[in-house]
Amino acid sequence: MPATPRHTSRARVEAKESSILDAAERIFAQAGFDGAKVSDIARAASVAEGTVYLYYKNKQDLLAGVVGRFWTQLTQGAEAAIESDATTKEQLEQLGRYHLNSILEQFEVVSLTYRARPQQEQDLDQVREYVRVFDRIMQRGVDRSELPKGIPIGQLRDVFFGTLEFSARTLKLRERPYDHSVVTNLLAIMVGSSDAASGASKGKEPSNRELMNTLKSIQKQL
Amino acid sequence: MPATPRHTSRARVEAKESSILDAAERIFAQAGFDGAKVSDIARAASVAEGTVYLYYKNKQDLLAGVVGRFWTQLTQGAEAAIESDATTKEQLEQLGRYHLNSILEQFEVVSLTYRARPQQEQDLDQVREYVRVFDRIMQRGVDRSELPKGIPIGQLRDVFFGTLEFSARTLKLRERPYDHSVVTNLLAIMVGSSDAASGASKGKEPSNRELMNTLKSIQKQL
DNA sequence: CATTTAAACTGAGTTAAATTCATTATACGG
DNA sequence: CCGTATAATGAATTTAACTCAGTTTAAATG
Repeated sequence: MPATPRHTSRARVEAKESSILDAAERIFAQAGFDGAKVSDIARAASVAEGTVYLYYKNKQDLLAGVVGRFWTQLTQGAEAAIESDATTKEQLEQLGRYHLNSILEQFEVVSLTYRARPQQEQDLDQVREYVRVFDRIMQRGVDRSELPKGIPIGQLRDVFFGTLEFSARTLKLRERPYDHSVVTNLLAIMVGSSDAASGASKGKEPSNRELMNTLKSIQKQL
Repeated sequence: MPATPRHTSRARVEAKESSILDAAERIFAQAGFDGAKVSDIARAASVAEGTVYLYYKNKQDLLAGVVGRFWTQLTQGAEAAIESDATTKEQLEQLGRYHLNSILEQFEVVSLTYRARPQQEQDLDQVREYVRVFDRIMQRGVDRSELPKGIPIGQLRDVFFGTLEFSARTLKLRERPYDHSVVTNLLAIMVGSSDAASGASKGKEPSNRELMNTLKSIQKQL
């Protein structure tokens, strides 16, 4: 990176950096990380090959730039997609819809995330930042007593994002478009029976399993 | 691969192939795909560099070999881990425990899967084979009426494996060991309220959400 | 403006590692 | 044992990431 640009305006430098990122994203998405040549990216960005290395230490670092920007933008989009006065479940549905839609639309960039991560010990902070959107919704839900006190937010986060990511892969594999039932069903099991997940408390009260069986029998009678 | 070994015994050839795979798995797991040099792998397998290319078209293909073998072995292990006379929920718990344990123990190899997949259009069949273990358990559950007829097995498969994989990452990140509550909680929301996931049927009957709310109020009264 | 000077850029050259292939070794059928 | 097909070798080739000495650009100065 141009360490401390004193003479040139920061705007100019950032414009160039972003144009390199644009080109890199395009080429990476198209050809994959290994298939993309730095020389191609340079040409697509209308700079010399060496210039790329002024902005990014190496090809991996360039990928990290592309992927980091993507997740930062995703965070912004997610925050915009959530109505601040909605119920917790509504907010989760909004986030779920937004998330599934986004990763389907930009599937290649999401896949690139896995090429960027195992790099140098440190994960992508931008991804961690992104998942906090979920945490905030859940925490608010607890604060507003829409969710039980001991609900394991961390585990449910893995349910939420894990399910949506695997569902996205399945949809892509079968060449299907966005399917809202994925989100609906996910929320049904996650929040509809949120207590089910707080399995920490065992023994004392009737288990959730038992209650579920009760519920099942009620359902069957209908 | 040695096209059609007519003179040499197949056993000898397969022994060498497997010794190359062993070496490759070791080096890949240690250094990652990019960090691993084919020359290192060849040395670790006590063969010349060129020999590797008699068995595998290129480095990617070698990785596919390593990863493919891993998932094949995982399938065998999973089938062994499941008691054929257990209930569906018990079987799912057995598979969940086995799966989470395995991917935690061999986390590096699992990660390598993502480097192998987006290769040449075709996914790893061995992975697809593996997930069928889940499908069979679920289908049997439906056949035995332990699960409702219209239960969306495909979607629940993504819930199951997506959640477990993301949970494994979280545990690794925090340097935590296997945590059975992950499996317990997952099953609680998946099977404990399995009907919840069959969201296909909407409108006609009282929604699962409503039933869950009923359940919640019952719980609160306790 | 002309001049200075430091940042920004360039692309030919260097380097490292994957892949190839001419050559050599091995093992088996006759 | 010999001839031959298969297997193995590793030096040579190729490719693409990365470097760096030299060039261009543009801001500050007088």
